[in-house]
Amino acid sequence: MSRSSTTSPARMDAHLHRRAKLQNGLLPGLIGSHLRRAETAVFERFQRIVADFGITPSEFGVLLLIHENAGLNQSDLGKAIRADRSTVVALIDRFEERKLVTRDPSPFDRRSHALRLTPAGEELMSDLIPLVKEHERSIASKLTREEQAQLIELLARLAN
Amino acid sequence: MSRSSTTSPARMDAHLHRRAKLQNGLLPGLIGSHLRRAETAVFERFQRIVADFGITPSEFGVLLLIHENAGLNQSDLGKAIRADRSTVVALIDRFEERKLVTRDPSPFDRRSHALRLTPAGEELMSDLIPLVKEHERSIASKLTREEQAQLIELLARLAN
DNA sequence: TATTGTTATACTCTATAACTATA
DNA sequence: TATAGTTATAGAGTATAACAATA
Repeated sequence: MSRSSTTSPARMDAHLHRRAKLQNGLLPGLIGSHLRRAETAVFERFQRIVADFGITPSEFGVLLLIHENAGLNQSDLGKAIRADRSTVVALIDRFEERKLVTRDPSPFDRRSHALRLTPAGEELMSDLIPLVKEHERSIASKLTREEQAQLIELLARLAN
Repeated sequence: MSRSSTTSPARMDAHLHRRAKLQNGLLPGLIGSHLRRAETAVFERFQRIVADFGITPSEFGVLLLIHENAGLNQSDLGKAIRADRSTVVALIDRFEERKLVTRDPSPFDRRSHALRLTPAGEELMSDLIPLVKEHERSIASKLTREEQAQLIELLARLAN
């Protein structure tokens, strides 16, 4: 069992007595780690915006999907967000309680529900969408046009 | 209530009968969305690697933290991963059951437990760390040296 | 007084399996 | 037979509040 040279063979325990900054090991050197930090920073700002309206970022995503695809059914919504049908039931139950979404009978398939935003749901989205766009402008303003294009190209390459 | 031009005032319902691709609205245009896709792709590969060893990416992160900071206590671990003390109790309980981590008495504070990897835990990490490094090399190989530096610089700027 | 770890409890998110009503 | 939605149930993962031991 040969020891890797990065782990300092016989170093003393951390926290000998008081508050030493923790070592993070190999993580900070990884590209994935920089990706994660940037994504977290952007995500947290996004989160703060939607939290003011009482919803989470993933709830925003679902509402946007319903807003853009009025009448879709629960199964297709589940596929879009990669969630099980039973998960969607609970999710829509909560939105229904909050009067943001309705389940209408589908005109095409009597097994299905056509999902739609209520007027309150649409109003929520018409408040949120401009804020999200403003948020994006503020993110993008940290980079020149050229840098934005460069970043997106590099990210696309990582995503394959 | 003026309508934005992107939402097509009186469009027919989606899914009139069969399977239309869903509209994703404004999300695909956002920088955050490109960030997310790249991060997801990198994360999913990482996840597949550690899943072969029966752990999740966040569990890997915790084990790495203990590996790098042998003897740290539960509260400091909690601060590092931004989790409540009671959450750490449950987390370490699970690691203890799996014989990956031990709670030793702290030599400095009789309220505290000094966390350490067991030999099995260390062995797990010495299998995983080279795989993670190899994973990083394979990610990085999609970009030239110059592009890697550029990407990291831009990501750092987004993270502030 | 404040902090460390623990317990009891609860809420969210997620999934599986079995069911019904349709297709 | 297969699919859409539901229910019952269960397992992570998370948090809050109250507590004992210790600082």
